[in-house]
Amino acid sequence: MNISVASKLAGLPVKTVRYYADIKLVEAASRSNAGYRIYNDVTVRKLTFIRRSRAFGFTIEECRSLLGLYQDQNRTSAEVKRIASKRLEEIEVKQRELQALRDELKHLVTTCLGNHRPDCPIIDYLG
Amino acid sequence: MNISVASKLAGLPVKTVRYYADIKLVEAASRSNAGYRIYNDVTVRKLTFIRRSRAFGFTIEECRSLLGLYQDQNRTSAEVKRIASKRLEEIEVKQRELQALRDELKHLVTTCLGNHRPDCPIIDYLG
DNA sequence: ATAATCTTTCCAGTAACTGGAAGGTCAAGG
DNA sequence: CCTTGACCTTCCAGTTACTGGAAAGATTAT
Repeated sequence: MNISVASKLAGLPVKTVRYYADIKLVEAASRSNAGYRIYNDVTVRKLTFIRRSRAFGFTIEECRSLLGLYQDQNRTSAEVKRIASKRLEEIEVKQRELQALRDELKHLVTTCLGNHRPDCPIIDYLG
Repeated sequence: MNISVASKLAGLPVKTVRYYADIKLVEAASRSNAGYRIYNDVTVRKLTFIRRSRAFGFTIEECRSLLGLYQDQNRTSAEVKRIASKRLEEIEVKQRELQALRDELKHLVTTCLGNHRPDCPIIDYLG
């Protein structure tokens, strides 16, 4: 199947699928005589795997590792768990940062009258 | 004062201060005979304002707008509030995304045994 | 045959810096 | 006076993960 069909099945833009081939993350199964990339079930599954991994916020390099483990019959779940736990910790750190940020900004926005006058607690806080 | 002194006072890396000058966000007050950037209280205050704004996650262009309002005696707090509210909404959207992501990933990580065997709910979920 | 819709490669741009190279400047010590 | 080290300058490249677009070839439909 051509790249547009594969990309639809995987749920990724054509450009992205081509990009993943460029960086050797998921290469096409083969090429047609005209040089068109040809995908099959296996490569589409890999692309789908990458899309789901990316949705969790794993970096491309982490996706590369995960995909390697996905295809490795001798993997250990410990290795997978290590990568996932790292990502989980990052998410939780980010959540704490965002929570503090939100509380502060929410307070300022609530306090600001938002009228035609120049007085503003937000500006006061930043300046 | 030289760029290194100003950057310390503002709490920003020298490289970043130079970058802000390049993009005309905060330019040096003047230049020495030798071409060194010279900063003063006013420019340091602007740099500090930008650092605090960036800490809230405002984009450079938003910071540019906020800095403009900061210096505008005829600003309305409504305009400031509009920008801040937009950022607040973005943060809250991001928080909801992260929460959903965390819950799902947490569940998978908790379920994964993390041992020497290949069976893994994380891989199962992604594949 | 021709037009529309693919496909290819390659180049550039995004956001907001950051690192590094090559070279000029300045203050202090010998 | 000279040198050393710590400044400073500009310019170029790299980061992340794509995305847009141009030029040109291939395929499909009418």
